[in-house]
Amino acid sequence: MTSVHPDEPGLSSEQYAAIADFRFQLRRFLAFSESAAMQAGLPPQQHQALLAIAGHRGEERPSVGVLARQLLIAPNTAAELVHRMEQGGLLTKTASVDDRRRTELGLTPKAEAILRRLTVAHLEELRVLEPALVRALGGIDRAE
Amino acid sequence: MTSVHPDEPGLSSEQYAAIADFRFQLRRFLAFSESAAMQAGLPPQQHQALLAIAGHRGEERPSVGVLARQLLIAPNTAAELVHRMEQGGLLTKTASVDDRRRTELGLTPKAEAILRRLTVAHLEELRVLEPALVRALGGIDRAE
DNA sequence: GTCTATATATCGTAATACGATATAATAGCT
DNA sequence: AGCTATTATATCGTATTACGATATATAGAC
Repeated sequence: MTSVHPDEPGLSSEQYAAIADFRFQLRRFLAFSESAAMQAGLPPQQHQALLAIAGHRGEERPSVGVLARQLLIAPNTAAELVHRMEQGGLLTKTASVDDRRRTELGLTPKAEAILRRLTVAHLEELRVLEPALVRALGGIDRAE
Repeated sequence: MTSVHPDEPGLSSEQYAAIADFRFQLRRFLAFSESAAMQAGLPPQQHQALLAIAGHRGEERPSVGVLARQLLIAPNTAAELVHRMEQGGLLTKTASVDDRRRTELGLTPKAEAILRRLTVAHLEELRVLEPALVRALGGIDRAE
């Protein structure tokens, strides 16, 4: 009887290398992004928050909870992040009219300017890194 | 005279949304990976270290410095990581014969078993997430 | 109106990456 | 060979931030 979870799925060292390559390309992009954010004066997570808010689709402005779900962080962590960003003059917090528990978030002009510059830089860098990323991703399938 | 760094490169909200989407897909994959590693009893970075070592191409076994370059972390951080992993029974450290400054790294059987299971899970998950990832990446170009 | 669920906030804690620094080994130069 | 600069790894103190536990306010169900 063959186990459903065999001990030796038979992974080749080529497969490990392909996946490691993919993660390396991912890290390259993320390292670029973090470095760009820091140079712009933002902790990387604050940059992601700005992007998530600016990129939010829908009529209403995103709330703290929406941001948490977008960033895949706990709600309390999002509340702390938002607080730091408000102190830094990046976000405005306004209590929602229809549900006063919710806090609606908006970018300040300062934040918009920073995000715009960062996004331009990211689009340029993605033009460079995207091919390697896609190639590495495909390499995983090819190694199977 | 047109500035080389215009204040308004004219980024549409659709572009922000496309890039935010891409980052969200990236986070989904990374969150899966971190969660899988933790369930296997490993801090995520230790999983990445195992993968980098197992996926290392070349005759010689990777050193602490090679690992640092692969993980894009500072050499001293890699030394600390390696130390923790050795304590955890995941890595063997052996001084290189030709250059006794270098420490060559190898996986213990325990580490190999954990990495094998994690890699199988990742290959499965990538089959699910890859299409969304590639689509999101392409969406950035399409939004330009 | 009471009870439960949801949204946000606060506080203490833990994990880890880094800078600064130290030590050991090698390489290069003369 | 001897001296100096460079490279590889290690140690220690610090800072950042995400989380769990918990608290408060508001909303919704009945």
